[in-house]
Amino acid sequence: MENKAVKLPAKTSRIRATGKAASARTPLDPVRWVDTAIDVLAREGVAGLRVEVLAKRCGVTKGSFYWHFKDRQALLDAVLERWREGRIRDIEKTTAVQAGQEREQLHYAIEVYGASKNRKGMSIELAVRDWARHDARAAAVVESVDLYRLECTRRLFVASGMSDAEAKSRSLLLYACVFGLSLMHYTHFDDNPGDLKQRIAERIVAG
Amino acid sequence: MENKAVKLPAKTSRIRATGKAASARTPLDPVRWVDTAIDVLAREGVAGLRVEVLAKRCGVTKGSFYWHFKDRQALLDAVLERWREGRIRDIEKTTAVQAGQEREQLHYAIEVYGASKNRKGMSIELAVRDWARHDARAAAVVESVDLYRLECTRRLFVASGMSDAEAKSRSLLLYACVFGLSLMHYTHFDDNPGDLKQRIAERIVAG
DNA sequence: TATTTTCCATACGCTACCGTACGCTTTTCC
DNA sequence: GGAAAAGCGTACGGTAGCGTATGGAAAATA
Repeated sequence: MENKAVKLPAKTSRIRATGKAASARTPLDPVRWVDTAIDVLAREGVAGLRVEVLAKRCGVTKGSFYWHFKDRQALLDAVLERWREGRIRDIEKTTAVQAGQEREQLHYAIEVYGASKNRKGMSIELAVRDWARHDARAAAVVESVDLYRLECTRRLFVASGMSDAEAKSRSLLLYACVFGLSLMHYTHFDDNPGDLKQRIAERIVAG
Repeated sequence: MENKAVKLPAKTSRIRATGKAASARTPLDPVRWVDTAIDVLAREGVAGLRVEVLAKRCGVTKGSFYWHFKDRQALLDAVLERWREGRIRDIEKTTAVQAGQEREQLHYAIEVYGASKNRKGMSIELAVRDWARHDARAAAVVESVDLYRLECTRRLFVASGMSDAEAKSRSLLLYACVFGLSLMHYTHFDDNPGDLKQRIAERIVAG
């Protein structure tokens, strides 16, 4: 009872990053750390990815972090790798289509990104891309993802009847526009942004 | 009496020494600090805008900085304001055109941003936009610049014969694409990026 | 049960920043 | 020429963050 700083023993139950109350003894694994890291990345960018901050967010201290990871860079690498895998899986799912539905699928791909439901995904996207401007590893990952995406949509444009050169151009236009739109602040430019987006999508996809 | 917010030089003697290192006794003014800051901003983003770093880059210590600026935020505000003014002037110059040359001017506007000669300008642009994702002041500046730009190119599209709704859509498409392209890494997607860009510009501008 | 391994807390040293206090040297102005 | 102001250097206290060292409890294993 000689507590001058009132340090409770760390036996109290911990709340894990998943939001669910874990049992009193659920060890953390690297997967959870990366989950939390990506969450922080979406809101604050790479600059917010501090190990002590993440530790607090996981309900532990950095002693735990350095048990699972060699250093901060190891976490960053894991975040990048996880992002890459997720994007590849996502684009494969988004561009899988049976013959004759290519244009509809392209419209869907555009909508998916622009949708406000996918705000977090776009936040991560932009955070990673800004990261890539100052970090070679991130840049390499972004490039590989971009190439894969561009190739997938290129196939859709070709399948919808365009020349290869035109398909490549449209593919690049599509992604440039999707990311560019999320970079801009045009809320007060028009009172019907839905119509604008519709026209833009049409311009990108239409033959 | 301690108004250090912005001190205009009482006398304009030898202020054109921006490129060269200062001679024996050339006092620094806020303008040169902002110059240096924007330079660093282009290469490292807002995160690199540290007062001690800037001081070293100016060849002085931070004692000098805190003479010219109240704090770091004051410098950031000055950087934002300078950027806004520059962009407004720039877009006014870029979209000034005599009747009949609107489409050519739009093509020119697209080229100007995409050109590799303007790498620094685009670096600043992206840095400010990423800054705006986490800072309300930067976001407000970006929004005002965006609205101004969108309005200027909208007029060009209207003057070239489009409906108002279509002009707005094209205007948004133009800038989204310009910024989006600079976010992407497509060097290995095609061996003739010039052709791709040409097709994209045509798609944006053509009737 | 005894021992090892897993997982985490705590404490420490170090660096990079921010902002302030204060003093020194030029310049400016009377 | 002397006083005041401008312009800058130096030193200091404070915070945040990285990585290390070490100990200790719980779980796994023998």
